[in-house]
Amino acid sequence: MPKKVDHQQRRTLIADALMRVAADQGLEAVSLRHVATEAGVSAGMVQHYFRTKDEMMAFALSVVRERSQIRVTEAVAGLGENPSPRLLLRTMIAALLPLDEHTRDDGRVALAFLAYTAVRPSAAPSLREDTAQLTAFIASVLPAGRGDAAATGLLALMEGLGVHLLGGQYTAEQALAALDAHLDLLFGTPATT
Amino acid sequence: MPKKVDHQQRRTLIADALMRVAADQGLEAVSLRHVATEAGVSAGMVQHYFRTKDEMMAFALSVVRERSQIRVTEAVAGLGENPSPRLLLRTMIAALLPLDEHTRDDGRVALAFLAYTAVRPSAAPSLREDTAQLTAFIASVLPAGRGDAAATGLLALMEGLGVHLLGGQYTAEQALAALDAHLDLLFGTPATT
DNA sequence: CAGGTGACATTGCAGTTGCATCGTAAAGGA
DNA sequence: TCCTTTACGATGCAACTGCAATGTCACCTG
Repeated sequence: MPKKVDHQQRRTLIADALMRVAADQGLEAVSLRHVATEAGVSAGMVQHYFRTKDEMMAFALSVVRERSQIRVTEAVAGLGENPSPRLLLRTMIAALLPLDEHTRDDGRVALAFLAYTAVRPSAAPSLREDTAQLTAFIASVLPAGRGDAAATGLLALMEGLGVHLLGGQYTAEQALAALDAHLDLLFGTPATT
Repeated sequence: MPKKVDHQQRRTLIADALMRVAADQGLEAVSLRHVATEAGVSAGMVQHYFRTKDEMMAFALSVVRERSQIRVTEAVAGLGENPSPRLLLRTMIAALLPLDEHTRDDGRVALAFLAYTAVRPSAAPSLREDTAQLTAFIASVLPAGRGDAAATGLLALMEGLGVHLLGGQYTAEQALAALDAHLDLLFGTPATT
């Protein structure tokens, strides 16, 4: 076994560069050479770690999913012992929304991948799984009596808020206000944060 | 003035081809020659009607917006004289959701353009205007007392449902159920359709 | 019946794309 | 010490890209 290199690290290094490119030029600007330049490595190296472009894309997508997973976990972990369901949901959803300049980049990449998988459905199953998982969790936290439809709706609301935030249609405050208003409806409570 | 040709018609002919390509191969597959082939015309003709690719894209986007505008108008017109606010909203939103195989194509194109304008913000203002218009209308129809946040939320819910429908995460029935559940919350009524 | 103008079609060009190939250098086990 | 295996870098290639340039008709006006 010659030369030990951390493959995983190299791959995420490249994936990070890919995401930077995608964030401010779109997925269609993602090319082997472009990503290589952004990563500060040679194009040959990119090819070494990803035999094909699709493989690189798939890996980058998995990184995106993983990152948002982590973001949720951390945000929820910061809440301490058993918080109220409402606060839990709010925190979770807010963590997934592109509210500041930094998470906006991630959001743009996610949106690009969304459009990407809508056409190249090879990666769609994994996204479906994520959604199903989230839906199930939300449904379990929601007040009893609300059906799955409420969870579905809440998740859709989140997605839509995210999209509109990225489009610049809503400000962060508007999005959060809409989220809180929706939670008001779901919980009946007139908001005690 | 030689040869009179309906410019608008030719341009929409080309835009239709573009949308067909975008619907099943993504916007990144849209090229002059590809669109031309799909439209069954020469690449030169495409160039004749659109001096640049961006011009073509912009026009196609305007067509998409216009089409969905029309779809809403028609759906609402089919409701007869002053329908209940709730039914009005439901009809409007359902008309914008990619519920069947045909509207799914349009949805895919719209999603692609969404990601496109998130990066190339030249066309973003027009989308923003559409959203503002819709929000204002929804707010005016919603029961008094509900703030703008409710309208914002409803619109976001719609967008999110659309995205998830395209991703195959939700079925048409689930999406409509979520929509109805949300309307239940907004109107207080336990649904009398 | 000129001839100018608009409606195309063809061709060419420089740049970029994904990918295969080849070369090489270094590391570690034998 | 050799020598296989890994880790790259460089180069090449066919396909494609947007766009400019040029050509060729048909039409309408004078």
